[in-house]
Parts: sequence; C-alpha cells; structure tokens
Amino acid sequence: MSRQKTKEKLLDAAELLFAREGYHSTSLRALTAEAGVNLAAVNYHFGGKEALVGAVFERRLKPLNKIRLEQLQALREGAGDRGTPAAEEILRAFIEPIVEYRSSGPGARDFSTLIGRAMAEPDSTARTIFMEQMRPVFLLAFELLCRALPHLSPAQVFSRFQFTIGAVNRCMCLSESSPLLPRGITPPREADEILSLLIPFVTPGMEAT
Amino acid sequence: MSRQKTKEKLLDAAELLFAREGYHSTSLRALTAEAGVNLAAVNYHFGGKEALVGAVFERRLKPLNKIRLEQLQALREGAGDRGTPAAEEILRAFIEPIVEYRSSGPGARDFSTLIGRAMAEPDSTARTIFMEQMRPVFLLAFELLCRALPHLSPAQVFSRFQFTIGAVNRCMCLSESSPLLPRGITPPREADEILSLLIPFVTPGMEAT
DNA sequence: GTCTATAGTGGGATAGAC
DNA sequence: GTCTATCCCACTATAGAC
Repeated sequence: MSRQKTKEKLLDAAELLFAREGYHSTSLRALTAEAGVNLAAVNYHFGGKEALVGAVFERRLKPLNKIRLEQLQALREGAGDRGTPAAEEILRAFIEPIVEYRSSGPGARDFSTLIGRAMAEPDSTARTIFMEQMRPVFLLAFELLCRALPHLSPAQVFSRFQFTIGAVNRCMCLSESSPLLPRGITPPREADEILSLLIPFVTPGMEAT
Repeated sequence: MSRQKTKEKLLDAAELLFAREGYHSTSLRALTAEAGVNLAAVNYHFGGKEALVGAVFERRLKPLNKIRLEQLQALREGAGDRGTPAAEEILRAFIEPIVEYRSSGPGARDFSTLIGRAMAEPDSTARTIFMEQMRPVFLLAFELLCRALPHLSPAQVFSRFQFTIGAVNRCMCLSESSPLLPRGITPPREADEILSLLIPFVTPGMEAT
C-alpha cells in the first residue's frame, strides 16, 4: 500500500541530502532518518546506496529531457517552413526547461545542484546515468546547432556548446551565499530573470565568427 | 632531511587521487601507498586528511593567482594611458594563466580537475580555501569589468562573469573520454587552442548590450 | 622523521522476526 | 513491506618502538 510512498520519501530525502552534503558524506542512517523510514528500506527498495542515486537522477531527468527533446524536434520539423531555426531558438529549447524546472520547487532546486555536481565528478553511477539520459538531447541539439552555424566547424560548435553548458551549469550551482558575492549584489532567482541573462550571454558567443 | 620530499610526494599523490577518485573515495591507505610513504605520514605532516586537501589547493593556487593579480593590476595601471582596458583583455588576464597552467604537466592537469569540482561541491575545506584564494582576483577582475562595461549594471556584469567562469570551468573538466563526444570530434588539448576558442566565446557574451 | 600495530568509530549490508 | 539487531568491513587517527 505505502510502497510508492516509501520509495518517494526515500527519493526526496536522497535528493535533499546528496545535494546538501554530497553523496559520500550522506549515510544511509541519516538518509532514512530524514525520510522517516527504516534503515533497511533503501536496500529493500533499491538494492543499495548506489542504485538509489541512480533512481534519483532518473526520476527527474526523464520528464525533463522529454520536454527538451520535444521542443528540439518541433524546431527541426518547423524548420522546413522557413529554413533553419536560429541558434538562439535551439539554445532556448535546451536551456529553458531546466531553468524553469529549477524554480518549480525546493526539491527541483536541490536536484539542479546535483546535476551541477554530477558533471564535475569522476565516473560514478550518478555520472553514468546522467550522461545516458542527456545523450539524445545533447546530440540533437548539437546537430541542429551545426546546421544553424554553417560557418563553424563541428569541432568549434562542440566546444562552444560545451562552454554554454558550463555557463548554464554555473547558474545551477550559484547560491545566494556565494563567498564571492560583492557587496550589494544579489544573484537572480526567478526563472525569467535567469533566462533573460543567460540567453543573451550564450547566443552571441555561439554565433561569433 | 627528506621532510620536503615526503610532503611533496603526499601533495602529488593527493592531487592525483582526489582528482581521479574524489576526496571521500580516496583513503589515506591508498594515498600513502601511491606516494610511497608511510600511512602515518599524513597525520604527522599535515595533521589529518582535511588539512591535506587544503594544502593541495594552496600550493598550486597561490602562485597561479599571483600571476593573475599582477596581470590585472598591470591592466589597471596601464589603463591611465589609453582609457579603460577592454573586457577582452581583462578576461584574458583571468583565463589565460589557468589554461596555460593546465597544459604545463600532468599534475597541473589533475589540479585543474580538482578546481572544477571544488566549485560544485558543498561547503568543505577545499571549497573554503579555494574561495579565499580566489576572492581578491575575482573582485579586482569584477571591478575592472564594471568599468569596461558601463552600459551594464553591476548585477549584470556579475552574472555574466559567473557564466564566464562556468564556461572556463567546463573546459577544465572536459576529458577526451566524455560520453557525449559525437563521432569524429576531438576536444582541443593545447593551451593556445583552448584559449582561441574560449576568449572569442566569452567576450561577445560579456559585451552584449 | 619514520615505522608498526592497533584503538576506536561509523559505515553498508543482511538475517530473521513480525 | 517493515522492523530490529547485528555482522563485517574500511577508515581515520594515534601510541609507542626505532
């Protein structure tokens, strides 16, 4: 009866604690306590700690990348009408869903922090699952970008797209309490605001000759 | 007599293993074995594992940021002659040293991977030491950028500078074996090449109206 | 300054009752 | 499906001989 409940509670707690403390620093004891379930539940439902982090990524990333893929595919279809979609539209389809998602709740916010970390971490379950889920989205966006920017070599497009991902990623990790914040500056919080800073930054960089 | 030797060996091994396996996944046993020294040496020379990671960052970051600060200060002094230094020059002074440093050897390469991770990780000794060392460099670059881009608000300059850092950071983490690499693409390896991709990407983004 | 041996802790996983 | 109790292991840190 409460099978779904317990699994969900574990996923929520894992998301929160992995984001806040890191994977290795979070013990199953702390995790199950936070979730309000028994210590053995992780092993029963997921088979172990590693599999749990995989499930955390999969739960959020699947619907998110579905949206991104749909938007990118719509761009590709629609392109027949009026040539190639502009780089800005492609970048928006890639960036907007994650930025909006981040603002959709505290759980989503923790999750986006996790993503930021997964990209920097050495090979791990989290990284592998993350990359598997990202691959089709990344490759489609890359293909469209190459078409939109024929004056650049694929290698150039690839590098610039990586820089773009880095910029987006930095956003995901940026907290209000960054020790680098100069006096009087507050980083943007709303999705719209973040997008209206990010898109005008990455688009000219992508398009530059 | 071999005090310096042992300390250096430990720092080298820590750099390598922390970069490859992560901080928490690296045991003192593995670390001292890699360094070819005794298990107790870490505690004797550094006082513990945490202090060791601090020393790893300090050893590399101090000379690196000295170069960056000098270049930025030279830009500020020289600005009197012909107005304000261009955003591109400021960004180059910030980015060039780390990119060149990365190519200067395998140890430096591991270290730059560590930096990439330190920025995404939750609060830890590594992150604190890193931020302390970066602060003066970051603030001076920020101040110069604000002057070079008077059409932008300081908050805008801050966000865009953060995006820039994200793009640079992404470079530091990018390995040849990225699971996202499309067929036939090889990421750049030489410092010059990386710089000539990075600078033309971030400069137009910073300067955009 | 370096080593061995070990104390002391906390972790992931599991057996078996309910 | 949930719980308690426990096993077993790996780790950091330290004491004390050399």
